[in-house]
Amino acid sequence: MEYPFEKIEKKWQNIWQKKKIFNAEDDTEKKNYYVLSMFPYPSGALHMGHVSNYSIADAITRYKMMQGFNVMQPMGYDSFGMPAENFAIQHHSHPRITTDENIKVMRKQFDMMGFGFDWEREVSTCHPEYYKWGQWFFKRMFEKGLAYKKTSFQNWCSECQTVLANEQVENGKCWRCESEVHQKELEQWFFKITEYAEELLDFSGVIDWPERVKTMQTNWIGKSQGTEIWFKLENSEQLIKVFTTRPDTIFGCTFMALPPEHPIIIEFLKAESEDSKMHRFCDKVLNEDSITRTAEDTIKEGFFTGKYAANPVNNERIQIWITNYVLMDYGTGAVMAVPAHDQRDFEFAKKYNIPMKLVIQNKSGDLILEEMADAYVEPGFLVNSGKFDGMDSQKSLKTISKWMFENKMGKETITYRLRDWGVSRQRYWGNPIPIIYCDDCGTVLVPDEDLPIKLPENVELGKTRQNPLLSVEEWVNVKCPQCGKSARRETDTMDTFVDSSWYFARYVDPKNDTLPFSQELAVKWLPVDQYIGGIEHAVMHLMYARFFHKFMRDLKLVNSNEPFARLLTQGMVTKDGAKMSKSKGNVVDPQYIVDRYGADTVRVFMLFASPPEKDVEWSDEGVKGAFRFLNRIWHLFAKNLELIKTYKDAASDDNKLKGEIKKLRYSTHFTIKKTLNDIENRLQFNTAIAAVMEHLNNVYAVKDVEKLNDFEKAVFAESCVAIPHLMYVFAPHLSEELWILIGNDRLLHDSGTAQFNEDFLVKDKITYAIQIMGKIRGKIKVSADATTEDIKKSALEVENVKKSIEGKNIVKMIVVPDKLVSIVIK
RNA sequence: GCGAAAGUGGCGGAGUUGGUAGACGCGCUGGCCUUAGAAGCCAGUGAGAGAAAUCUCGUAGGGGUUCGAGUCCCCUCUUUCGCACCA
Repeated sequence: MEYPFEKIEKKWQNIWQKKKIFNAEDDTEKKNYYVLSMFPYPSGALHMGHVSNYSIADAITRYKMMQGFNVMQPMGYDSFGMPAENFAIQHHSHPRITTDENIKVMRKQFDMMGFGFDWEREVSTCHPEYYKWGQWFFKRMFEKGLAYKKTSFQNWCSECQTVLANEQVENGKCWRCESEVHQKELEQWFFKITEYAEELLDFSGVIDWPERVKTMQTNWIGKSQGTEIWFKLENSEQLIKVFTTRPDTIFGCTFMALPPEHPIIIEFLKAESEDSKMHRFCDKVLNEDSITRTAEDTIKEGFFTGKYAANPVNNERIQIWITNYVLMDYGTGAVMAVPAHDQRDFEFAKKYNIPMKLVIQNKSGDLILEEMADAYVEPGFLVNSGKFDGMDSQKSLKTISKWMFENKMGKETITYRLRDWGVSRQRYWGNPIPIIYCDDCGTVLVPDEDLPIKLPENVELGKTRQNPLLSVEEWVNVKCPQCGKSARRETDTMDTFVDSSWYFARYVDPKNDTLPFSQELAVKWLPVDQYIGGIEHAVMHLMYARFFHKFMRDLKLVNSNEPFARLLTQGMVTKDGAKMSKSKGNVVDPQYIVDRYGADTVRVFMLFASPPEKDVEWSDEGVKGAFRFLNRIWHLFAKNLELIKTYKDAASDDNKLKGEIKKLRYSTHFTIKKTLNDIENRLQFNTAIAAVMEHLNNVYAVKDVEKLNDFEKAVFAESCVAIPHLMYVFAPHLSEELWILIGNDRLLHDSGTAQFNEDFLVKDKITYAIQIMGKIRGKIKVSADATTEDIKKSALEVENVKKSIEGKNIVKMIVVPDKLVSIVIK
């Protein structure tokens, strides 16, 4: 018979809600603990990825509550963004309506799962009470010079008159109208995240983050030490600055590679006719979308401008080329090409017959330029480099940089791959940027008292593909806050990453209407103790949030350096080896599974199927297995309820216990220790659950419970009681029900963690494996107090061991305490 | 292409510091129960050889370090995630 999960789950969800046990207090004697899962985009129904994420977070939440912490686990919705806008267009509705509908459905499903969220702290980024503060932050950024406007190139579809995301560009064509996408220079708002580059490289403020996330962020920031070298344009006083990490190769520079966006190229173009070859080449490169441009397997192409610059170190003439492989955003946007010592330059020079010059010779001195099939990129000693000839190339880096600086040819500099964060979006469903453009006053901030700038509701979406805000005249036309004359609003909205960069802080004070949140509460709760979310956010979201947190610290809103102390990056839910997605048709609906087996079963399956940071492979049979396990627990209690009730508080510490009952007590205490350690120190829930399963098997192995004596019954009762006590964090409804059935009157979250007695874990015999030349040849059981000599002696007495070492000399014997004996023979 | 990670039975996975590979679950096989099935309970289950004791092989592939390697090092292959307007 199946246990009545439906009744039990509803019952406990109601009790938890009524008792408000998940509503965190701001003022309490208890220590605070903040558990946070990445908030979802409200897509309408929970999917398995959510269920997995929140099952992990909920287990941690409940565990910390048992430990006596005042735990806050809030939840909200990342509800702005392109998908909501597209969804509304498709359904001929308004994102405000569809989003609210979706949130209602999700909320119901959160409740059905029994997750312990503090709903009094709920936030939704598309609500004016929330996005007001995003505007407020934008203003503070602007005031500190951290928000600024510059032109940059964007994927542009002229048919739709709109900017396209990279994912909306398919093979260089617009996903909607299939017309060619080209790069258009547009004015965009940026946040100066590069200002914090150095600080973002420092992870000393976090307690426990996966190494790989730190590495990915470090690589993304891409700090590199190098030299800026100043080349003079021929017949001009103009300087072209290049950035290089290899100033040692400066004497080998034979040409210069620039992107078409480079200011000097734009200047060259002005002198050319519109249909000149140079114009056509630039247009072609610019029309490649940014993915193609940055991919390194793109075929390198170039166009010689016919212009030259002078190499400052020896005044040699350097050809100036326009290329498709140099990025305007990195370094100075110009590259000095040294074909003999850089593979990309080498290939390019071969293709276009550009001269090469060998300036680094290898140790044996046998490099011949004409015979080289590849660039020589290794260190060596300098040749053809004037007074630096013969110098070790690596040592020369500093020397040459210094010499160049002294002679006004360049300077040492640090460059980052990290670019400033472009936050402008030409879309409706986002947070309006609080800027007004006035003909007289220029760019003016909207005064704080006018915030929030609410999104106009009466827009027709989908009529044009342009930003719908452009056509809402009554919204766009405003009076200038400074001079009162007619002015226009900024119609760009902010990247939704802005909304998700500070939401964790809003939860501490979600209803504050004078500030984003109070400093007092932020200090109490931040940083988030445990953050849980997908690995796909390893770089962008997590880095933007770190940047925002440091910015909020500089505003004196928070007093910590990092937003998230511990980070757990959970894997995806897959089925048939692929991520669940509608297009693959391998989606399993949590609702269906909960209806059939209950929320506890789904949670247990999710947590048992793999460790949290790895992907979870969905398995219908596996779910049944989890359900079977919970049923076994239920039936154990149903059968022995009276006995457990009677004996649960009786003494079980009789030292004369023997046989299977002694083993059972060992199992109970060992399981408690192992499970708590797996949860607390390793966040490894799959092995924790496995340990409880194993223990349950041990309990089931005890037959004729009624025939046991009182002490033994107490041991048996104890072994049963441990199960709901440990399972509470994974299967809270079932555990809570059993806990109350056996006569406890405090709920489990308030009952402390299970306790174990170290005395019951002492073994009197220890098994040693015997290895000969690394192969297991036998096993011995020795008493726990045996000396190393005793162990060696008994190892050599084993028949099979004797046979293996016959006629050989024992060279060495190694005894690894509590594990094995290794014998080396010759 | 660049950056990051992963690869262990038929399947999901365990193996925490280099120390008995395969815990636990699924599946499969057999038994009990049942008129039968389902459910449940009990047992077996990496491959190969052998009557057995036991032996050989085995953690993507190849090499190395070590008394001992799934674990450490080098190379190769495959898969997954991210690459700045998806969130």
